[in-house]
Amino acid sequence: MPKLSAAAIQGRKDIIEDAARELFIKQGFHATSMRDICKRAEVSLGNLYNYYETKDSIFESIIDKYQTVIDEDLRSIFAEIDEPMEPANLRKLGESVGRLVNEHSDFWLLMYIDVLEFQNRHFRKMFDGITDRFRKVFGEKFKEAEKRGDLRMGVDAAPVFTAVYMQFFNYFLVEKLFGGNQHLGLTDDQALNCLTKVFAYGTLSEDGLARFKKTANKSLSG
Amino acid sequence: MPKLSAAAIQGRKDIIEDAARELFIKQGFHATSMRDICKRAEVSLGNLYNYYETKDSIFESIIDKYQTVIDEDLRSIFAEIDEPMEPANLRKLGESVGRLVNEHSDFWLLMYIDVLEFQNRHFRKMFDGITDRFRKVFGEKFKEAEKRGDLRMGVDAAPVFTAVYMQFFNYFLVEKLFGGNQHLGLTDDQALNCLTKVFAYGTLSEDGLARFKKTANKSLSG
DNA sequence: TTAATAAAAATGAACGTCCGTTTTTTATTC
DNA sequence: GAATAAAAAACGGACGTTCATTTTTATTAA
Repeated sequence: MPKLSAAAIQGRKDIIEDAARELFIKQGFHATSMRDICKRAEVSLGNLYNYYETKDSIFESIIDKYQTVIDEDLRSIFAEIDEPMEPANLRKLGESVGRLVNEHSDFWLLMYIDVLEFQNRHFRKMFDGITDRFRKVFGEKFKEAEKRGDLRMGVDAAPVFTAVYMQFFNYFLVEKLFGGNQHLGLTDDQALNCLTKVFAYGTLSEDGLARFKKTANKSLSG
Repeated sequence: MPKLSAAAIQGRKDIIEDAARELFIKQGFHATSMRDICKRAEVSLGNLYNYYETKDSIFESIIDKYQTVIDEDLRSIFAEIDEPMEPANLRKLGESVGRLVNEHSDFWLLMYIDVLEFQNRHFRKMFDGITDRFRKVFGEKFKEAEKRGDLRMGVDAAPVFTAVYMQFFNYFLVEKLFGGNQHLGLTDDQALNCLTKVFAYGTLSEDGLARFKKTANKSLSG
């Protein structure tokens, strides 16, 4: 048998990792055996070790691959936000986060696995210095908004924006993974409106609210 | 040997559950063996089965016991809040939640174990209908605040209060378990101030802000 | 007060199964 | 037949649980 092409090898790994991911998510890392994985991937047990040194390394490979997908998603979410403190954009952020959580809930379960079974070794960087990162992306916009007087006195936009982002994330994670069915007593749409409104009124000055009035009227009704 | 007193039996179970809890939290449920537990509890392997039918039931017993502790803590946290929408009280809520998370971070790890390894079977009720529960506790106060005109027009206090509560929780959980060291770029104190301020300004009307001004000045500075 | 008793508690070896991994064997392609 | 992939078999060890046995001790009888 000649050596498989790199693409072919990656294809085999994809199949294995898809199977493993589904199992890890359904029943956890330690509750999933190599035999479970090989059965679902329709590969022999021994053959798994032609592609991975250990069971741990399958896990690591999965989250490495997933991380790049999530990073790219987040990048494009932030890329389409031109004015970060505008209520309409905050709401759009919320919608995007909701989509991200729902489409990739697997990923966040893997994060919990990592917290529990690997002392959060692989996800450490997820939240560390997140506000600084937002400051890097939107710092100029934050400064402009402050200079224009859009922000209430004493408000630093960066931590507030981070808080909004975290709140959206937490909202959808609780909905998706923790069994809180409409835990705010609202539909997702209404919850997004409610949260956006609170953060907008909590952050923006009279001037800021007026400036964004047109879009605000659209996005904050309800 | 005549039957041990109920207290004596509970004492033995406490020892076993303490050992099991520490291990579950450190390495997860499936990664912890009955032998690990019996060793740490200094009890023989077989004897575990005089107190628990299965390994699963040890887990269940632990979270049942813990749940009552947490419930009591939460009850007393809410009991000392007389005016839920007052900024000073929101901040106090935040401090209390911070204490709860830090003192009982074990409990929240058990929740993640439950999400991963038991499909959240035991913690389902944690967030389900939480807003309604707050409405039961503070409903009268919410109505009064609305009647007084303390709330911005169209603001329903219950979901906002829930959102504040969730945000505080999430903030401290990220800090404690997910390696976000000062992820808002602020100290805990500053973060509490920032979040409280945003939610206060985001929710209260001019009248409401004025009414709470005295306390607000104290709690919202910084 | 003490010794005998009986029931409960504690023990640890053993069971069958499954674990992650390694080694060996077989199949496939050039 | 050399090289590579895939499959199968085998390995030692650990798993949750069971169970025959031993140890413990509150009660009872002396």
